[in-house]
Amino acid sequence: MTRTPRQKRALATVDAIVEAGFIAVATHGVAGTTTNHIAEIAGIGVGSLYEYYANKEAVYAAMQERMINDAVATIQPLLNEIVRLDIGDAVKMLLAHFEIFLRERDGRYLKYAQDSLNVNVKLQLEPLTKMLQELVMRYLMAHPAYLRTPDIPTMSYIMINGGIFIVLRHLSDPNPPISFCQLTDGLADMVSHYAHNQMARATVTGTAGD
Amino acid sequence: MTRTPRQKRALATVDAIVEAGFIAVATHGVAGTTTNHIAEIAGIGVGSLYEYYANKEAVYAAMQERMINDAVATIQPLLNEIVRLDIGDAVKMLLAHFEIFLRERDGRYLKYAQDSLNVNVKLQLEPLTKMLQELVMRYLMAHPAYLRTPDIPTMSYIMINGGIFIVLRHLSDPNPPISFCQLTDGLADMVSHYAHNQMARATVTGTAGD
Amino acid sequence: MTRTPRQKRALATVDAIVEAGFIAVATHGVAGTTTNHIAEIAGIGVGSLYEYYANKEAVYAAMQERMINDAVATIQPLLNEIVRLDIGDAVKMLLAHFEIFLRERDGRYLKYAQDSLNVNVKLQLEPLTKMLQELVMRYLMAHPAYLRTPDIPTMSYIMINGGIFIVLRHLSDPNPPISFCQLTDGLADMVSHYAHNQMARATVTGTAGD
Amino acid sequence: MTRTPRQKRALATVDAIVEAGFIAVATHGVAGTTTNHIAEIAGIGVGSLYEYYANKEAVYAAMQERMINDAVATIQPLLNEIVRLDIGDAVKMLLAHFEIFLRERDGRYLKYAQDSLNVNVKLQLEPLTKMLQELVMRYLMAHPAYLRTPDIPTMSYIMINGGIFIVLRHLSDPNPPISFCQLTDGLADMVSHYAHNQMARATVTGTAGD
DNA sequence: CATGAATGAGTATTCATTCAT
DNA sequence: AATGAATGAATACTCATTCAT
Repeated sequence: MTRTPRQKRALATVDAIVEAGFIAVATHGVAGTTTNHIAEIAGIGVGSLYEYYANKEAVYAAMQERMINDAVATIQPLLNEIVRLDIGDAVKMLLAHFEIFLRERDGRYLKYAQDSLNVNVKLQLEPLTKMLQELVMRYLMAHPAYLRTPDIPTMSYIMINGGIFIVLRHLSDPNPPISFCQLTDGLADMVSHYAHNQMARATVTGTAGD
Repeated sequence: MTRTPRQKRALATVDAIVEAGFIAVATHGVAGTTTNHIAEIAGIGVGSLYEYYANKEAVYAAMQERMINDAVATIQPLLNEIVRLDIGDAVKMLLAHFEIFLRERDGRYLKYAQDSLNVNVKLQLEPLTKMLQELVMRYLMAHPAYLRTPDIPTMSYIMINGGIFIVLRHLSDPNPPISFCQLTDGLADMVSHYAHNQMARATVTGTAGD
Repeated sequence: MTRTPRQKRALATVDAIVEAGFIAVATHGVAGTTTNHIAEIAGIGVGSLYEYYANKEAVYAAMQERMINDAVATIQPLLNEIVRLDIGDAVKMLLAHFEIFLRERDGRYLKYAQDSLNVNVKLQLEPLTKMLQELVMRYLMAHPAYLRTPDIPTMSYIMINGGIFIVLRHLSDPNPPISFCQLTDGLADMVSHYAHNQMARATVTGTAGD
Repeated sequence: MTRTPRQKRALATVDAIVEAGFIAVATHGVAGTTTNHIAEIAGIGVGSLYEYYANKEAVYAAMQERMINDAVATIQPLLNEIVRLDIGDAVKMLLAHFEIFLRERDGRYLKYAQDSLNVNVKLQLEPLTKMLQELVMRYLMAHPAYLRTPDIPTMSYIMINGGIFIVLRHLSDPNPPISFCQLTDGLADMVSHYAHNQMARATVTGTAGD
């Protein structure tokens, strides 16, 4: 009956379950993870797991939420700084911290993200996406010149999604043909050149047109 | 003992199993697909399935191989034409055919790709990757100006992987914020501007610097 | 250790648990009732339930006892009146009050009786049976003519058990082929005719034979 | 996927499961019986049970059907004879064979009937009830004098249901206050006297009225 | 070669009962 | 006394795999 935890002990348990979920998934994969695994790792009985989560799905949902929120919490404090950077450096900084986030605590999130961020994702990336859109907005405010870039929503979509998946793909490749540094530099390059190019063209066009 | 099929009938059965696999996955999803489903759709007994494949994994592996090979077979004939195109149009043509490929035969491959192309995929993308690298090579031969682009391997990696995952992600989003056309145009734009920009810079730098 | 409650509060709790048991069973059925349900309805913690009852069985036993005692308490006051009635009316009155008893307080007892009065019941019908036997005795004292009926114990057994089960069966039939009134009239008829017939025969036989 | 059995082996298994069901229930009671118990007794794996029955409920349903059909098959051949008997003897014969039926093969059906013939029976007594109604009809044809009995449906209901439950109750009482013989004689007596009495009265009334 | 009935280890989930607070 | 969080044995059901026919 999915109890709403009120005591500290209970809250600690709820937390331990989610943590155990990440460890279990990192160990056995999403498909190989059982509620008993999770409970054992959390150091509780299976029954206790069901005191706080209606079913396995609910545990995964909580893990998702935790991961996304944690990602947001990791990136959010950087926004002010990123906004001030040159666009290439902004991309690099973002990706670098995304990598750190995925690798921290023994890659606790990495495996879960790889297994559960299927392309047919039900994953509520919303908070993360929202924050990244906010970043784009703020960046545009700070660098109004880029506002002339055509079809900003599309470019945001490509950059955000492409960025997330390429980084995940790279991190899961045991023997990647390029280094992570090359990857981020490449992405940063591509983005900054595109932006500058567009801006330049927009200026020219704008001048010519007026 | 997984027999190596030599007779036509056996070959037909092997084929039917893989086909049935795609249909089963499209119908029930990867998690919901059982060997009995596959055998039934293939019109054979479960026992027969195990005559040709050691286990379920082997069937999925065969499906993967089939899908990749089919993708290669779909794209390969286009290479001569693509090579001759402007870089933006080349990207658009490639992505357009990739979409067609994923949607053909009632999206036969789409569901499987979405469910199994996890980021931590063991997926043997090799043949596809190889072909796409060949494409890049040939394209560079046909358009030597682009050879000046710095770090071509990285850009290939980004474009190939980013392209595949972004398209899959877009196709699996029931309510995408941008159209597929916007997506391909955006990617093509980004790539072509980057290339031209780099080329221009390389030319300038080369001329000026030396 | 199932404590013997001596304090008012404890007595009230013991009572609340039994009451809650009936409500829980009426709501979820015997199979669907859990000790947590009962405790929650009783407004206490599960732990407290176990302070007063050794286990779930004990709660059900207490419910049984309560129900039987309540049935006795309901019928007992009527005995004086019933004893004075014609035998047919006596049966009707008894059955009518039995129905009322089962339906009262939203059929509080009905569901429990239907679910737990299996035929292989360990149910302590004793007090009820005893009272009904007392009724038969007193009725016979008040109407000595019936004393000539042969095998009174058997007829009591049939009437008492048959009456209880037929009424329960009828009340649990959502679409009974006959009305409750028809049922009681029929039973009353059968009993009274049998009794009169026997009495008459006994008289004749007695007179003629002696 | 609840296979429809076509092979003899399969049919034998289907049968063994139902048989095992009765044994398991006789041993552990309905509540204490598990699908693993049944499978073990049937000498098969649990999985096989689920090849033929969608779930535990389905097994119980099959047992019910089997028991009812068997009861009908036991009584049916006696109808011709019963119809010719005096009403008291008819009742006695019916009850005697009902007892035999419940006791046969080590009381194979008895425990199941006691546990599952809850008063809130979902039990499909239909075929049995139908047959007994047929018996009543045929009996009335053979003994038209009884046709004058008022409210025949009610009396049938009382006799049929009362008979079934009283016999079950008696058989489940480890220490019954009266013998089975006394019970049947008592019931037969009651029924026959009622019938004769009614008939007599009906005749008188009929005569008087005309 | 083909079959499909049989298998049983494995999984999610429940719930009576306990015990630290 | 009272509590309710924790427990874990127990249960229904699934499905990849085998093997007798």
